[in-house]
Amino acid sequence: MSLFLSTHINRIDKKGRVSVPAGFRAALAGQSFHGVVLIRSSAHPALEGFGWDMMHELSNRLDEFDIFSDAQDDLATAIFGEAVPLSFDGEGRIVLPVELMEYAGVVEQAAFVGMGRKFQIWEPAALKERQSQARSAIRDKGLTLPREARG
Amino acid sequence: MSLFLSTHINRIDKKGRVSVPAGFRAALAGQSFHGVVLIRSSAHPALEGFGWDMMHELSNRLDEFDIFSDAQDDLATAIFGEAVPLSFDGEGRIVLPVELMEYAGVVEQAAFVGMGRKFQIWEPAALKERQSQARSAIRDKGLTLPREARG
DNA sequence: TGGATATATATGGGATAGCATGGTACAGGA
DNA sequence: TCCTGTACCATGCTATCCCATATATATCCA
Repeated sequence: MSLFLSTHINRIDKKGRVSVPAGFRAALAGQSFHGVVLIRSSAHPALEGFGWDMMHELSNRLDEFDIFSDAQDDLATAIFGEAVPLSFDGEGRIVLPVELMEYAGVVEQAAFVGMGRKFQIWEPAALKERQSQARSAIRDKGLTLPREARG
Repeated sequence: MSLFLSTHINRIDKKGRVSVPAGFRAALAGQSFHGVVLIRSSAHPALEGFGWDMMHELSNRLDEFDIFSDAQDDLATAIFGEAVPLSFDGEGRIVLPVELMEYAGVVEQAAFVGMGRKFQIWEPAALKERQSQARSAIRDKGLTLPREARG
């Protein structure tokens, strides 16, 4: 499989380590970098996560901009400057940096939410609230999925 | 891995030495020149940094301009004329020349900001401001990374 | 079908190596 | 000879590796 699916809640030990769900690790198998990349979510008190190949893709897109241009600079600062690569240990765990833990408000448990090509990490209680919020947004606005994304 | 990612703040000792983050050094591994190239940022009180091979790419991009044109001349002067190659010592440190330290306003700490294929060096407090500025620029201008890479 | 065994996942703790940092010795140039 | 810059050596801390254990799931055999 190569998509991040479903939600897993794992414990954070006193070293800040947390197991990445086995299914997520399977989705990342075969990548050059054995780990994940995390970045603060701009919209939520949560962390966005994906594999190294995604960073490569973002880098390629960034190369389309003129080097030293304002747009290139803004995007690179906000995206690459804030992205944190975290490699797996032998047991498939990562160590969450304290700044990221504080940003997401996680303390002793982290909820991994599969979102297809990416995933998010939430404080479990905050996630519950977010989920009901998302459900009602879909209902109220009548949101649906478009036919297919190009590319 | 071969991309500069995330932000590291390192101390500058009284000799002007500062450790290049281990992850950045890893991104530079395998290059012929064992060190980095720094130039003054034209847009910010900061320094632009990259590996030696990037100089070749800059050279190629510069070839897009008419040689002997004013633009080519200006850019070549600013980029190649001002570029400072700094080699690593045995511990992966570089010595920042005082002119560059003054230009970036760094004194006892330097923030290394990963930006994909290049990085920047900032005075930590100035960087914080720059980061929030970049975030709001992205929000206000609706900047995104284009989905499809144009050849 | 049910129980027992094997495999994989999640979790915990201790040992070790790498990194960031500081200092000293040496060499080359003024 | 002095001074500046470079190479080498030393150290504390932190992160990474490695081993151990519990729980859950899957498999196998009676």
